[in-house]
Amino acid sequence: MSGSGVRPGRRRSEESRQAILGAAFDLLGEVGYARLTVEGIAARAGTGKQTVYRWWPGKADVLLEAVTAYAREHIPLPETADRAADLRTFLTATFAAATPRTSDALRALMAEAQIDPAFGERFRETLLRPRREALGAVVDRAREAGLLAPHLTTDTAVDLAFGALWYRLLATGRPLDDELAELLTRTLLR
Amino acid sequence: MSGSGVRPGRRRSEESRQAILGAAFDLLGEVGYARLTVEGIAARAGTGKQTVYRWWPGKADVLLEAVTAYAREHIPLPETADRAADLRTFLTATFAAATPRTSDALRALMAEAQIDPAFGERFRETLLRPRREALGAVVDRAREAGLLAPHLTTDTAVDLAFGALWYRLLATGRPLDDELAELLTRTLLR
Amino acid sequence: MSGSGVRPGRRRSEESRQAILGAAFDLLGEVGYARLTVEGIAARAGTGKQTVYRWWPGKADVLLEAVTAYAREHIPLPETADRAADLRTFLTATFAAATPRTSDALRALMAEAQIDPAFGERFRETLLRPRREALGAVVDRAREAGLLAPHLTTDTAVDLAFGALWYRLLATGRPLDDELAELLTRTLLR
Amino acid sequence: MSGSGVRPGRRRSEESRQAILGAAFDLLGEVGYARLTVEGIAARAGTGKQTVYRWWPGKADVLLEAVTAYAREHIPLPETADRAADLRTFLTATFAAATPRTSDALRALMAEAQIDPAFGERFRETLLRPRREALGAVVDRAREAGLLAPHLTTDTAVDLAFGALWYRLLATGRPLDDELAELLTRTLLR
DNA sequence: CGTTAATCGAGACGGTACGTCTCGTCTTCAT
DNA sequence: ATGAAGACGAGACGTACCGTCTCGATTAACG
Repeated sequence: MSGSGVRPGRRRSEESRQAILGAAFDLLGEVGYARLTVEGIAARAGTGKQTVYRWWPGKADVLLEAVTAYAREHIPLPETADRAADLRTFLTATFAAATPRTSDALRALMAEAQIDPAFGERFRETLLRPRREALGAVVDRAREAGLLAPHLTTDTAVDLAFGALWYRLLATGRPLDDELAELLTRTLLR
Repeated sequence: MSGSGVRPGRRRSEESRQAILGAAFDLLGEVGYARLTVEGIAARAGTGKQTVYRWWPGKADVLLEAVTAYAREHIPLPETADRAADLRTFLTATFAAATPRTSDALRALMAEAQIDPAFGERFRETLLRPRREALGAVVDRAREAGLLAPHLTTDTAVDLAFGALWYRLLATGRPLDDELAELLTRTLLR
Repeated sequence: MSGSGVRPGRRRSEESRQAILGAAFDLLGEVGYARLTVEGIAARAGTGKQTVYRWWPGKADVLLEAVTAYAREHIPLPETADRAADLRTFLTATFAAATPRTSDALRALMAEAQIDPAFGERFRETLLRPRREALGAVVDRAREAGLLAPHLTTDTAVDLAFGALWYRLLATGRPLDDELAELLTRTLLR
Repeated sequence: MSGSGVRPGRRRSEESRQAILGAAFDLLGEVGYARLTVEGIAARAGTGKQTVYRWWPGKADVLLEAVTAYAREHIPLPETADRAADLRTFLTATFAAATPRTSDALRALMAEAQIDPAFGERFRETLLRPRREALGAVVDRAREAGLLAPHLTTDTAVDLAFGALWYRLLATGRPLDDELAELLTRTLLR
């Protein structure tokens, strides 16, 4: 009821929040994740370190927030009559979101997730799981139309698609292009 | 050519080398990669820090040496008449090598490769590329027998297989079991 | 002269003032001056930090106000016919005021006066000078009666008495007892 | 026996030690004790912070070492046939050691001793007690010659002398000159 | 009786220094 | 020359307080 969520005290500064997210993303591009520091982020953002630590556990979570916001905005969930095309469209949009800058961030986040298990949990819940569920929905609609390769479960199909995505991102540097999207579509649906 | 390669002074201690590789591997399991330090490794191995730095650039390279030795020993390259079975066998053996302990090491190495580009280069050359070539050889033999799915290149087939492997290792924790090996075999060959 | 000092708006809360003085004094005893913080005082007093900073420059001035009030109340200025006894009485009363708790506060204030010159000025004006003047008056009355040791000026006599007081307080911890009062009286008057 | 105290490893850098002592003393004069920081000392000395913390608990102990070395060198213990003159000489030399720069350090040390009880203990043992013992020896020799005022114990005489010294240093700023030395001599000996 | 102004508790803000940790290097004595 | 030991310069960590700045809520004098 009235005033239940109203707390006393100064409000969180949206300006600082944006400045920190932007500074983290910019610095990642400039110096790389290894030399990205909370001190550097705060200095670039023109805030105190405590303002970073008050709202995020560390530099990885700042990047995570920046990236998830980007993903939410730029990757639509297609839903047309052509369910095969939907899958191709989804993968193409996903790959297109992996610009050089966001790729750097994604690689850093996946790395940090391996190193800090607690962050790993947040990373999976905040970024990986929503993406899996989105692709899973597209795959399920394909299955309902009888288009999915018969020996594949939804989860395994998703593993194959995101596996290829992340493996190229992390290990080989081969491009995430329309050719890969087309190939995955054919492999999963056939 | 006098004394070709023979230098004066104390020889490198094989004992220390083994102690350092073992200490790194043990400590990784005990405290995790984030709290694994060169100082800790040296202390556990009963050596000085300098002895680690003299032979390896850092903690990641110590682990890399430990893991590559393991991989070389435990994953044979099958070559029988049944080329479909060869692929399944290779994948099964590869997955079997990912024990909990080696999985921890692999995840740490892939993480470090993202964070330190120079190490990333060594990691790809030392561990990833030989594995890709091994699998590529098996896939090529399958293609020669007309078994490979027609829209797949060798590289892409390898991407799909190792993509699924690494994605489960890094992101979902789903098992690297015979079911996955079977499923990949069917997906790639059909 | 319209309204001279009368202003609109909420009045200063006497309740908060007392709570802050009390909290500062209590916390000094509990955690010591080093870990006495304005935040802690405000929290203990149940006020906001700003309410402290609105009325005092810092934690030292809060303690100073608490101590000066105490000194004003508890150390009378004796004025009898026996001017030697007056000196002894003044010193005894002064020493008696140095309870363990007020001693802690006095030591902290003298320390802060060394570290923060601006506070030092306030400390000398507010607490030290009035005390010097009170003792100086007693000494002067003794001099008029021809009781003061001939080579002593009033200021120097005061230096000797308060010097002994503060030195024991700050440096040795030896007691401020009647024996010291008696001895100082004899030394100064002879 | 042999080599019992010989340890392996790099020796402590005497150069760094001197640089740190000097930097602390210089910075105290330049910015005052409140704005003297361990970080600043290390930066000025051209060392890492850890090199300060490895050998001293904090900035106060660095100053303490600088000051005690100074006192040991500059205040001789006079021992002539004229025991009254010896006392006057000792006090004069003591006062002369209180240059503006060392006075700043002494006031800071006495302040810190009030604020940090553990440092207070070290301060008393390292600086105050040796000084008390030195003056006590001079006073004792005067007493043996029947020169000491009869109602004074050695300890109390020392309290009076050092009390006047510290009180002027900390509270009034009145000079530590030959006049005070003469006056104290007369007061104590009579 | 509403307007205006000052204070209140609360708490976020930009800063700064803390004391710790680890890095990779350098120096020492012993092998 | 290499080994273990350990001090060194460097610099980021995450925390604690500083003193300032909003907030919405009270509380008084004034119009």
